[in-house]
Amino acid sequence: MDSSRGAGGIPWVLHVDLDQFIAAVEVLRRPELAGKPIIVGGRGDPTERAVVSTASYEARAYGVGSGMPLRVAARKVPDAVILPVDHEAYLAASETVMDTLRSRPGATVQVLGWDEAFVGVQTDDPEAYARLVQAAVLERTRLHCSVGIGDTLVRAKVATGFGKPAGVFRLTAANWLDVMGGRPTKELWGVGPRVSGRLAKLGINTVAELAASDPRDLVPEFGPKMGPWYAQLGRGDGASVVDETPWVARGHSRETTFQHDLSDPLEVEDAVRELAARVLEDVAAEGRPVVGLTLKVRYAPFLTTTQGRKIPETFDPNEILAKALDLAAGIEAGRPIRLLGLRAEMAMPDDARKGHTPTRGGW
DNA sequence: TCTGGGGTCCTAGGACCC
DNA sequence: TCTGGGGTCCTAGGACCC
Repeated sequence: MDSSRGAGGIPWVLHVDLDQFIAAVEVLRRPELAGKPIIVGGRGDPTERAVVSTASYEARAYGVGSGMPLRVAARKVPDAVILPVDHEAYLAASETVMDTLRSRPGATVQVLGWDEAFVGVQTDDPEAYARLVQAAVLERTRLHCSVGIGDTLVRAKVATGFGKPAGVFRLTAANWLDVMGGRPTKELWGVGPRVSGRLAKLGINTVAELAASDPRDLVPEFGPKMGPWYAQLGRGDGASVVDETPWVARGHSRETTFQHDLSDPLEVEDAVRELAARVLEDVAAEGRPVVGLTLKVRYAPFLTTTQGRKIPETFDPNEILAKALDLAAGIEAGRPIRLLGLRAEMAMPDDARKGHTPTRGGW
Protein backbone atom coordinates (compact mmCIF):
# COMPACT_ATOMS: atom_id res chain seq x y z
CA MET A 1 0.00 0.00 0.00
CA ASP A 2 2.80 2.37 0.90
CA SER A 3 6.21 1.45 -0.39
CA SER A 4 7.52 4.96 -0.90
CA ARG A 5 8.25 5.86 2.69
CA GLY A 6 11.50 5.93 4.51
CA ALA A 7 15.05 5.91 3.30
CA GLY A 8 16.24 4.18 0.17
CA GLY A 9 16.77 0.47 -0.19
CA ILE A 10 14.73 -2.56 -1.06
CA PRO A 11 11.37 -3.22 0.61
CA TRP A 12 11.49 -6.05 3.13
CA VAL A 13 8.98 -7.76 5.35
CA LEU A 14 10.08 -8.47 8.91
CA HIS A 15 8.12 -10.71 11.24
CA VAL A 16 8.82 -9.93 14.89
CA ASP A 17 7.82 -12.58 17.41
CA LEU A 18 8.44 -12.37 21.17
CA ASP A 19 10.04 -15.45 22.72
CA GLN A 20 7.80 -17.37 25.17
CA PHE A 21 6.02 -14.06 25.59
CA ILE A 22 3.58 -14.77 28.40
CA ALA A 23 6.06 -16.74 30.47
CA ALA A 24 8.66 -14.01 29.91
CA VAL A 25 6.29 -11.30 31.15
CA GLU A 26 5.63 -13.33 34.29
CA VAL A 27 9.37 -13.70 34.93
CA LEU A 28 9.83 -9.92 34.60
CA ARG A 29 7.71 -9.27 37.66
CA ARG A 30 8.90 -12.38 39.51
CA PRO A 31 12.58 -12.73 38.69
CA GLU A 32 12.95 -15.66 41.07
CA LEU A 33 11.03 -17.73 38.50
CA ALA A 34 13.78 -17.41 35.88
CA GLY A 35 14.97 -20.79 34.68
CA LYS A 36 12.05 -22.69 36.21
CA PRO A 37 9.38 -24.61 34.30
CA ILE A 38 6.46 -22.18 34.12
CA ILE A 39 2.98 -23.02 32.88
CA VAL A 40 0.38 -20.28 32.43
CA GLY A 41 -3.25 -21.23 31.94
CA GLY A 42 -6.79 -20.70 33.14
CA ARG A 43 -7.00 -19.57 36.74
CA GLY A 44 -3.76 -21.31 37.59
CA ASP A 45 -5.56 -24.24 39.17
CA PRO A 46 -4.55 -27.54 37.56
CA THR A 47 -7.61 -29.32 38.95
CA GLU A 48 -9.93 -27.15 36.82
CA ARG A 49 -11.05 -27.53 33.21
CA ALA A 50 -8.60 -25.25 31.47
CA VAL A 51 -5.72 -25.38 29.01
CA VAL A 52 -2.16 -24.12 28.77
CA SER A 53 -1.75 -20.65 27.26
CA THR A 54 2.04 -20.68 27.25
CA ALA A 55 4.80 -22.80 28.74
CA SER A 56 8.36 -21.63 29.32
CA TYR A 57 11.12 -23.41 27.41
CA GLU A 58 11.98 -25.34 30.59
CA ALA A 59 8.42 -26.70 30.74
CA ARG A 60 8.32 -27.39 26.99
CA ALA A 61 11.26 -29.72 27.49
CA TYR A 62 8.82 -32.03 29.30
CA GLY A 63 6.47 -32.05 26.33
CA VAL A 64 4.09 -29.35 27.53
CA GLY A 65 2.69 -26.97 24.93
CA SER A 66 -0.07 -24.47 24.23
CA GLY A 67 -3.55 -25.94 24.09
CA MET A 68 -2.77 -28.90 26.28
CA PRO A 69 -5.21 -29.54 29.14
CA LEU A 70 -3.80 -27.98 32.29
CA ARG A 71 -4.39 -31.22 34.19
CA VAL A 72 -2.24 -33.16 31.77
CA ALA A 73 0.48 -30.51 31.81
CA ALA A 74 0.62 -30.53 35.59
CA ARG A 75 1.02 -34.30 35.56
CA LYS A 76 3.91 -34.10 33.10
CA VAL A 77 5.79 -31.48 35.14
CA PRO A 78 5.12 -32.13 38.82
CA ASP A 79 7.31 -29.27 40.03
CA ALA A 80 6.03 -26.70 37.54
CA VAL A 81 5.07 -23.20 38.60
CA ILE A 82 1.46 -22.86 37.44
CA LEU A 83 0.15 -19.32 37.05
CA PRO A 84 -3.22 -17.78 36.12
CA VAL A 85 -3.65 -15.87 32.86
CA ASP A 86 -3.34 -12.10 33.39
CA HIS A 87 -4.63 -10.46 30.21
CA GLU A 88 -4.01 -6.89 31.35
CA ALA A 89 -0.34 -7.48 32.07
CA TYR A 90 0.26 -9.06 28.66
CA LEU A 91 -1.69 -6.36 26.86
CA ALA A 92 0.34 -3.63 28.52
CA ALA A 93 3.63 -5.33 27.63
CA SER A 94 2.37 -5.89 24.10
CA GLU A 95 1.50 -2.24 23.61
CA THR A 96 4.97 -1.17 24.66
CA VAL A 97 6.49 -3.62 22.19
CA MET A 98 4.29 -2.41 19.31
CA ASP A 99 5.07 1.21 20.21
CA THR A 100 8.75 0.43 19.99
CA LEU A 101 8.31 -1.08 16.53
CA ARG A 102 6.28 1.89 15.30
CA SER A 103 8.76 4.42 16.63
CA ARG A 104 11.32 3.56 13.93
CA PRO A 105 11.09 6.05 11.04
CA GLY A 106 9.64 4.55 7.86
CA ALA A 107 8.37 1.38 9.51
CA THR A 108 4.84 0.18 8.84
CA VAL A 109 3.51 -2.14 11.52
CA GLN A 110 0.77 -4.76 11.20
CA VAL A 111 -0.08 -6.33 14.53
CA LEU A 112 -1.00 -10.04 14.44
CA GLY A 113 -1.52 -10.71 18.12
CA TRP A 114 -0.16 -9.88 21.56
CA ASP A 115 3.29 -11.12 20.73
CA GLU A 116 3.85 -10.71 17.02
CA ALA A 117 3.74 -8.22 14.18
CA PHE A 118 4.86 -7.67 10.63
CA VAL A 119 7.11 -4.68 10.03
CA GLY A 120 7.51 -3.28 6.54
CA VAL A 121 10.74 -1.38 5.92
CA GLN A 122 13.07 -0.29 3.15
CA THR A 123 16.68 -1.11 3.78
CA ASP A 124 19.75 -2.56 2.13
CA ASP A 125 20.62 -4.54 5.24
CA PRO A 126 17.56 -6.22 6.76
CA GLU A 127 19.66 -8.28 9.18
CA ALA A 128 21.17 -5.13 10.66
CA TYR A 129 17.69 -3.62 10.89
CA ALA A 130 16.42 -6.76 12.63
CA ARG A 131 19.21 -6.58 15.20
CA LEU A 132 18.36 -2.94 15.87
CA VAL A 133 14.74 -3.89 16.44
CA GLN A 134 15.72 -6.68 18.82
CA ALA A 135 17.98 -4.33 20.78
CA ALA A 136 15.31 -1.63 20.97
CA VAL A 137 12.63 -4.06 22.18
CA LEU A 138 15.02 -5.55 24.73
CA GLU A 139 16.02 -2.16 26.04
CA ARG A 140 12.46 -0.87 26.34
CA THR A 141 10.76 -4.01 27.67
CA ARG A 142 13.53 -6.44 28.75
CA LEU A 143 11.90 -8.98 26.44
CA HIS A 144 13.67 -11.02 23.76
CA CYS A 145 12.28 -11.52 20.30
CA SER A 146 13.10 -13.41 17.13
CA VAL A 147 12.88 -11.86 13.69
CA GLY A 148 12.06 -13.46 10.35
CA ILE A 149 13.04 -11.62 7.20
CA GLY A 150 11.24 -12.26 3.93
CA ASP A 151 10.27 -10.97 0.52
CA THR A 152 6.66 -11.97 1.25
CA LEU A 153 4.59 -12.03 4.43
CA VAL A 154 4.43 -15.82 4.37
CA ARG A 155 8.18 -16.26 4.00
CA ALA A 156 8.92 -13.77 6.78
CA LYS A 157 6.44 -15.51 9.09
CA VAL A 158 7.87 -18.95 8.43
CA ALA A 159 11.44 -17.65 8.71
CA THR A 160 10.93 -16.61 12.33
CA GLY A 161 10.71 -20.22 13.43
CA PHE A 162 14.29 -20.78 12.28
CA GLY A 163 15.49 -17.75 14.24
CA LYS A 164 14.16 -18.81 17.64
CA PRO A 165 15.19 -18.03 20.24
CA ALA A 166 16.45 -14.46 19.97
CA GLY A 167 17.80 -14.94 16.44
CA VAL A 168 17.31 -13.68 12.90
CA PHE A 169 16.63 -15.75 9.77
CA ARG A 170 16.00 -14.80 6.15
CA LEU A 171 13.72 -16.68 3.72
CA THR A 172 13.24 -15.47 0.15
CA ALA A 173 12.36 -16.98 -3.22
CA ALA A 174 16.07 -17.81 -3.49
CA ASN A 175 16.28 -20.23 -0.55
CA TRP A 176 12.62 -21.11 0.14
CA LEU A 177 12.68 -24.54 -1.46
CA ASP A 178 16.16 -25.37 -0.14
CA VAL A 179 15.00 -24.71 3.41
CA MET A 180 11.33 -25.72 3.29
CA GLY A 181 11.00 -28.05 0.31
CA GLY A 182 11.59 -31.29 2.16
CA ARG A 183 9.43 -30.42 5.13
CA PRO A 184 5.84 -31.59 5.72
CA THR A 185 3.06 -29.28 4.53
CA LYS A 186 1.83 -28.92 8.10
CA GLU A 187 4.75 -26.61 8.83
CA LEU A 188 3.20 -23.98 6.60
CA TRP A 189 1.29 -21.13 8.20
CA GLY A 190 -2.37 -21.93 7.54
CA VAL A 191 -2.00 -25.67 6.99
CA GLY A 192 -3.15 -27.68 9.98
CA PRO A 193 -3.59 -31.39 10.61
CA ARG A 194 -6.83 -31.62 8.58
CA VAL A 195 -5.60 -29.94 5.45
CA SER A 196 -2.24 -31.70 5.51
CA GLY A 197 -4.16 -34.99 5.76
CA ARG A 198 -6.32 -34.12 2.77
CA LEU A 199 -3.24 -33.05 0.82
CA ALA A 200 -1.61 -36.38 1.64
CA LYS A 201 -4.60 -38.16 0.09
CA LEU A 202 -3.73 -36.32 -3.13
CA GLY A 203 -0.14 -37.56 -2.88
CA ILE A 204 1.19 -34.23 -1.63
CA ASN A 205 3.28 -34.63 1.50
CA THR A 206 6.06 -32.05 1.30
CA VAL A 207 6.22 -28.33 0.70
CA ALA A 208 8.10 -28.97 -2.54
CA GLU A 209 5.33 -31.25 -3.78
CA LEU A 210 2.73 -28.63 -2.90
CA ALA A 211 4.77 -25.93 -4.62
CA ALA A 212 4.94 -28.02 -7.78
CA SER A 213 1.23 -28.84 -7.80
CA ASP A 214 -1.17 -27.38 -10.34
CA PRO A 215 -3.59 -25.06 -8.48
CA ARG A 216 -6.45 -26.36 -10.62
CA ASP A 217 -5.90 -29.89 -9.31
CA LEU A 218 -6.59 -28.69 -5.77
CA VAL A 219 -9.93 -27.03 -6.59
CA PRO A 220 -12.08 -30.19 -6.46
CA GLU A 221 -10.82 -30.97 -2.94
CA PHE A 222 -10.53 -27.48 -1.46
CA GLY A 223 -12.77 -25.20 -3.51
CA PRO A 224 -12.08 -22.29 -5.86
CA LYS A 225 -10.36 -20.05 -3.32
CA MET A 226 -8.55 -22.33 -0.91
CA GLY A 227 -7.23 -24.72 -3.58
CA PRO A 228 -5.13 -22.11 -5.40
CA TRP A 229 -4.28 -20.49 -2.07
CA TYR A 230 -2.62 -23.67 -0.77
CA ALA A 231 -0.60 -24.04 -3.97
CA GLN A 232 0.63 -20.47 -3.55
CA LEU A 233 1.43 -21.13 0.08
CA GLY A 234 3.64 -24.04 -0.96
CA ARG A 235 5.70 -21.66 -3.04
CA GLY A 236 5.86 -19.10 -0.24
CA ASP A 237 4.35 -16.53 -2.60
CA GLY A 238 1.64 -14.00 -1.82
CA ALA A 239 1.28 -10.52 -0.43
CA SER A 240 4.47 -8.60 0.27
CA VAL A 241 3.00 -5.34 1.54
CA VAL A 242 2.57 -4.77 5.24
CA ASP A 243 -0.88 -3.23 5.74
CA GLU A 244 -1.03 -0.90 8.71
CA THR A 245 -4.72 -0.08 8.26
CA PRO A 246 -6.21 -0.36 11.75
CA TRP A 247 -7.95 -3.64 12.30
CA VAL A 248 -11.70 -3.51 12.79
CA ALA A 249 -13.40 -6.33 14.70
CA ARG A 250 -16.16 -8.13 12.79
CA GLY A 251 -17.77 -9.18 16.00
CA HIS A 252 -17.31 -10.07 19.63
CA SER A 253 -17.98 -13.31 21.41
CA ARG A 254 -17.78 -14.80 24.84
CA GLU A 255 -17.85 -18.38 25.91
CA THR A 256 -17.75 -20.30 29.15
CA THR A 257 -16.79 -23.86 29.89
CA PHE A 258 -18.60 -24.97 33.01
CA GLN A 259 -16.60 -26.76 35.65
CA HIS A 260 -19.61 -29.05 36.07
CA ASP A 261 -21.99 -29.75 33.21
CA LEU A 262 -25.27 -27.82 33.37
CA SER A 263 -28.62 -29.60 33.24
CA ASP A 264 -31.02 -27.16 34.88
CA PRO A 265 -32.76 -24.95 32.26
CA LEU A 266 -32.80 -22.04 34.69
CA GLU A 267 -29.05 -22.24 35.13
CA VAL A 268 -28.70 -22.33 31.36
CA GLU A 269 -30.82 -19.23 30.96
CA ASP A 270 -28.78 -17.41 33.60
CA ALA A 271 -25.62 -18.34 31.78
CA VAL A 272 -26.98 -16.96 28.50
CA ARG A 273 -27.95 -13.71 30.22
CA GLU A 274 -24.48 -13.35 31.65
CA LEU A 275 -22.81 -14.06 28.32
CA ALA A 276 -25.06 -11.52 26.63
CA ALA A 277 -24.13 -8.88 29.19
CA ARG A 278 -20.42 -9.47 28.63
CA VAL A 279 -20.72 -9.48 24.84
CA LEU A 280 -22.78 -6.28 24.93
CA GLU A 281 -20.07 -4.57 26.96
CA ASP A 282 -17.57 -5.19 24.19
CA VAL A 283 -20.05 -4.23 21.49
CA ALA A 284 -21.04 -1.01 23.21
CA ALA A 285 -17.40 0.05 23.27
CA GLU A 286 -17.35 -0.18 19.45
CA GLY A 287 -20.33 2.06 18.78
CA ARG A 288 -21.51 -0.06 15.87
CA PRO A 289 -24.90 -1.79 15.63
CA VAL A 290 -25.34 -5.53 16.02
CA VAL A 291 -26.51 -7.33 12.87
CA GLY A 292 -26.30 -10.97 13.85
CA LEU A 293 -26.16 -13.37 16.79
CA THR A 294 -24.78 -16.89 17.10
CA LEU A 295 -25.23 -19.24 20.03
CA LYS A 296 -22.77 -22.07 20.48
CA VAL A 297 -23.68 -25.09 22.60
CA ARG A 298 -21.41 -27.94 23.56
CA TYR A 299 -23.36 -30.89 24.89
CA ALA A 300 -21.25 -33.14 27.09
CA PRO A 301 -18.94 -34.57 26.25
CA PHE A 302 -17.94 -32.85 23.00
CA LEU A 303 -20.80 -32.44 20.54
CA THR A 304 -20.81 -28.79 19.52
CA THR A 305 -23.60 -27.10 17.58
CA THR A 306 -24.18 -23.52 16.54
CA GLN A 307 -27.33 -21.62 15.77
CA GLY A 308 -27.20 -18.19 14.23
CA ARG A 309 -29.52 -15.53 13.03
CA LYS A 310 -29.24 -12.26 11.18
CA ILE A 311 -31.12 -9.49 12.89
CA PRO A 312 -32.11 -5.97 11.85
CA GLU A 313 -29.46 -3.45 12.89
CA THR A 314 -29.88 -2.54 16.52
CA PHE A 315 -28.11 -0.95 19.47
CA ASP A 316 -30.83 -1.97 21.94
CA PRO A 317 -29.45 -4.32 24.63
CA ASN A 318 -32.91 -5.56 25.58
CA GLU A 319 -33.71 -6.50 22.02
CA ILE A 320 -30.39 -8.28 21.66
CA LEU A 321 -30.86 -10.17 24.90
CA ALA A 322 -34.36 -11.21 23.79
CA LYS A 323 -32.96 -12.60 20.50
CA ALA A 324 -30.24 -14.45 22.39
CA LEU A 325 -32.85 -16.05 24.64
CA ASP A 326 -34.83 -16.96 21.51
CA LEU A 327 -31.83 -18.86 20.24
CA ALA A 328 -31.37 -20.50 23.63
CA ALA A 329 -34.91 -21.83 23.38
CA GLY A 330 -33.52 -24.23 20.78
CA ILE A 331 -31.32 -25.95 23.38
CA GLU A 332 -32.32 -29.56 24.02
CA ALA A 333 -34.00 -29.81 27.40
CA GLY A 334 -32.31 -31.96 30.00
CA ARG A 335 -29.20 -32.68 27.99
CA PRO A 336 -26.05 -31.85 29.99
CA ILE A 337 -24.24 -28.79 28.66
CA ARG A 338 -20.50 -28.28 28.97
CA LEU A 339 -20.05 -24.97 27.16
CA LEU A 340 -22.08 -22.00 26.03
CA GLY A 341 -20.90 -19.25 23.73
CA LEU A 342 -22.49 -16.15 22.28
CA ARG A 343 -21.21 -14.10 19.39
CA ALA A 344 -22.50 -10.76 18.14
CA GLU A 345 -21.71 -9.63 14.63
CA MET A 346 -21.49 -5.91 14.00
CA ALA A 347 -22.09 -3.76 10.95
CA MET A 348 -18.80 -3.00 9.21
CA PRO A 349 -17.73 0.53 8.30
CA ASP A 350 -17.13 1.03 4.58
CA ASP A 351 -13.45 1.83 4.95
CA ALA A 352 -12.57 -1.26 6.97
CA ARG A 353 -9.71 -3.39 5.77
CA LYS A 354 -10.93 -5.96 3.28
CA GLY A 355 -9.78 -9.54 3.37
CA HIS A 356 -7.79 -9.28 0.17
CA THR A 357 -5.96 -12.47 1.00
CA PRO A 358 -7.70 -15.59 2.19
CA THR A 359 -6.17 -16.08 5.59
CA ARG A 360 -7.65 -16.63 8.97
CA GLY A 361 -6.90 -15.22 12.32
CA GLY A 362 -5.88 -11.64 12.02
CA TRP A 363 -4.79 -10.24 8.69
C1' DT B 1 -3.93 -36.09 26.44
C1' DC B 2 -10.69 -36.21 27.44
C1' DT B 3 -9.87 -30.74 25.07
C1' DG B 4 -10.00 -22.32 26.68
C1' DG B 5 -11.29 -18.34 24.74
C1' DG B 6 -11.13 -14.95 21.24
C1' DG B 7 -10.91 -14.30 16.58
C1' DT B 8 -11.09 -14.86 10.96
C1' DC B 9 -12.51 -16.75 6.55
C1' DC B 10 -14.31 -20.48 3.39
C1' DT B 11 -17.68 -23.92 1.75
C1' DA B 12 -21.89 -26.36 0.93
C1' DG B 13 -26.57 -26.54 0.55
C1' DG B 14 -31.24 -24.74 0.84
C1' DA B 15 -34.51 -20.97 0.00
C1' DC B 16 -36.01 -17.72 -2.92
C1' DC B 17 -36.28 -14.78 -7.03
C1' DC B 18 -36.41 -13.74 -11.96
C1' DT C 1 -45.74 -32.46 -18.23
C1' DC C 2 -40.13 -35.92 -15.50
C1' DT C 3 -38.25 -30.68 -14.59
C1' DG C 4 -33.53 -24.58 -16.92
C1' DG C 5 -30.27 -21.58 -15.19
C1' DG C 6 -28.51 -18.16 -13.00
C1' DG C 7 -27.94 -14.98 -8.91
C1' DT C 8 -28.14 -13.76 -4.00
C1' DC C 9 -28.94 -14.41 0.74
C1' DC C 10 -28.78 -17.13 4.77
C1' DT C 11 -27.32 -20.79 7.94
C1' DA C 12 -24.47 -24.51 9.82
C1' DG C 13 -20.21 -26.35 10.02
C1' DG C 14 -15.19 -26.66 9.24
C1' DA C 15 -10.51 -25.19 9.62
C1' DC C 16 -6.97 -22.46 11.31
C1' DC C 17 -4.48 -18.89 14.08
C1' DC C 18 -2.72 -16.71 18.58
